[in-house]
Amino acid sequence: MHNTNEIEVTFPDKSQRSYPSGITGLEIAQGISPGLAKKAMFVLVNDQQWDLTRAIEEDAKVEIITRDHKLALEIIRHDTAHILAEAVKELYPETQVTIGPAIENGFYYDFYREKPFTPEDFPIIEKRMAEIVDRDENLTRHVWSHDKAIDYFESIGETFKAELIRDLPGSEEISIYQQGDFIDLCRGPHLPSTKKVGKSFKLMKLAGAYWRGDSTKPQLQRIYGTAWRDDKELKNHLKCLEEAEKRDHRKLGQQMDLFHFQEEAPGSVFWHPRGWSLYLNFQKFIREKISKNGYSEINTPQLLDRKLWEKSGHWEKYHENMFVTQTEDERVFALKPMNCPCHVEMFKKGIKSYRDLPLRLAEFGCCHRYEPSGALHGLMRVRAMVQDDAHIFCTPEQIKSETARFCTLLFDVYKDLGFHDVKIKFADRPEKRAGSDATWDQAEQALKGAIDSLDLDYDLNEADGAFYGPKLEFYIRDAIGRSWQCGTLQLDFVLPERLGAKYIDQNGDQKIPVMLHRAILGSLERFIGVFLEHNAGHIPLWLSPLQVVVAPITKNLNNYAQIVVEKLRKSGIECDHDLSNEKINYKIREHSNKKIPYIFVLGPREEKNKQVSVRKLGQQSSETLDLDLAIDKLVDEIKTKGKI
RNA sequence: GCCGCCGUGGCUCAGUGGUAGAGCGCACCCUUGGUAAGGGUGAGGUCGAGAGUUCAAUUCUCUCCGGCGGCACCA
Repeated sequence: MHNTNEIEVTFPDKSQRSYPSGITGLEIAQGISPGLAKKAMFVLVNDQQWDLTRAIEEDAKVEIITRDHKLALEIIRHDTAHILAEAVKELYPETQVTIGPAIENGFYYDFYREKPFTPEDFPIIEKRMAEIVDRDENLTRHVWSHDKAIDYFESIGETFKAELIRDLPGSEEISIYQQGDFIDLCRGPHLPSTKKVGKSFKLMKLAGAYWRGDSTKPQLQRIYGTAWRDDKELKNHLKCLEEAEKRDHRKLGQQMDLFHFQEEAPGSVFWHPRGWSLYLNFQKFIREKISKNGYSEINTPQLLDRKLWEKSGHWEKYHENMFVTQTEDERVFALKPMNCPCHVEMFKKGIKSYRDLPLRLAEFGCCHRYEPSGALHGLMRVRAMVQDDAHIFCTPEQIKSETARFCTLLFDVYKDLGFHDVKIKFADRPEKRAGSDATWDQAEQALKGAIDSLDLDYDLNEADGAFYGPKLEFYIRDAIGRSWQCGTLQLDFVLPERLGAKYIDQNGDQKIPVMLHRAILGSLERFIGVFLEHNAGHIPLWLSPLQVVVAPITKNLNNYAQIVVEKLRKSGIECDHDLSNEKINYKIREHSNKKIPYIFVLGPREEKNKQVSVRKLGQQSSETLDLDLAIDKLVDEIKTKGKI
């Protein structure tokens, strides 16, 4: 065994070595190899992140983390945030620092300063940051008492930092990092010196942010940056951003001539012919799915008397988000923000028996919500939208089977649409809620039981349910890794009661039905936005508003083009011809930019042999096929939704 | 809603304290051309709205509207 001045270190490969107590991670690395010491960034000591220079005094599991490790990026970003703060303090000493964490792809730092930063400040700040890196300042860790830390930050006028420390448990020791003259509260760890951080960073954008994310608290200025191991990674990331920008559905919407917005209708879409056709294709697709699944489609009014909204609780809970109108007779109406009250009214029409349940009412109802102006964002967040909405009225016993049924439908729909990565979150009872604990127990169990019986994984989204019931949230992952909540299933015990919905059970007693609010796509507007970005505008043939453009090479082929178009249309294919006075190169470019799935090029050879030259979007080469065969292939692709 | 930035022909953008320019698109003409921009000519803008400063405002200031990036919000 070893004496008290020695400690036993266990490495990831399970090998063990003795070291004098108080040895640092850096020294251990040096002992292994100088190369390792050079690449080392920090150490994991018993799975905790430690500075390389921190003394290890007891037996421990030790792993040296090098620049290649995925955890290293986080440290680089965190350190870069500190370097940003140091640079800002040097350049603008009146600024107060607050917090600056590493985030996905980079970091940010929130500052408090009267004068706003502008993007013109970026080069100046970046230059100073580079200087700080060159200075090779050591980052040293100090441990201060709670009071000392508060006194220090108060004394230098850093009131936000002082407030942070004040909120930390008083018994806890406060770790402080110093680099040059800059001293900051930080949990760490950090790299040993600023030089090790490197200069593969870039300040990206400026934004407002509230102190502690609270809109009643002071507004801070947030500087976002990105930071990487080396310039190659940085460049790569900037390129990815460009790619994502190209996918922006607002840009695609314009390029593809799908929709536009204008000042007079903020947050409401003007759908162009092709965009609307796409929209209707989605609607048709969902309509077919739900009609096969036992839903009845209905339609209910847009504008309803204030009294209904008072009864439903929306007037109280949702008033700020509602568009309200008044007619000359002074009656107050509101545009519906949701369909549910109307669906309950529909349910109430006539006496319902338990035999009528479950009753599934679906509606593509246009809902208006007065969303905060700052929240509007293309199709993703609008003020007028249509959901693939439905409400299922059922008995408590039917919750489980209805949930299972819905999940099956939802996965089926997502699969058809090319979303294969779906995550589920289960949001349980929130603090503020209606209904008894017994009811909640029942509801949560029913939902949980249903997911479990379907053998689905889900995460808990604690206390995030609706006030009337627990909900399932369905997140789809898109082609560039982003996650979107689209589908939802919510249990509601409140609204049917408030609006007086009843059914007669087996014993002839009046009962209040349970209501399931559910949507798969969520809002069609938003889903189309997500879908466009997911596919980078390459809409699958079966959903594409315009499926084929027939492009003859010369005027002499116009007649044949006409024949081809007619044949395509007879087979149910959406197509158009391009008889414009342009060369074929131009036509190809034009329709490729518009993301038309197929271009049929016609020349004298094709005409002679009753063929077409098929060019598929995204492919450089083309294939000459007999016209009938080409049509069969497309029809087949449409029928199978592109899945052979 | 909050912070910062932006708002010029259909689109992308340049520009100026003395009422504007390019490319693409559009119209017409020439060209009839095999897989991502052939050539020429022409039309088209009260420079987001209102107020102020000024002899003079698209340009400077303010207010409003809209957009962008975040924050907050997302029942």
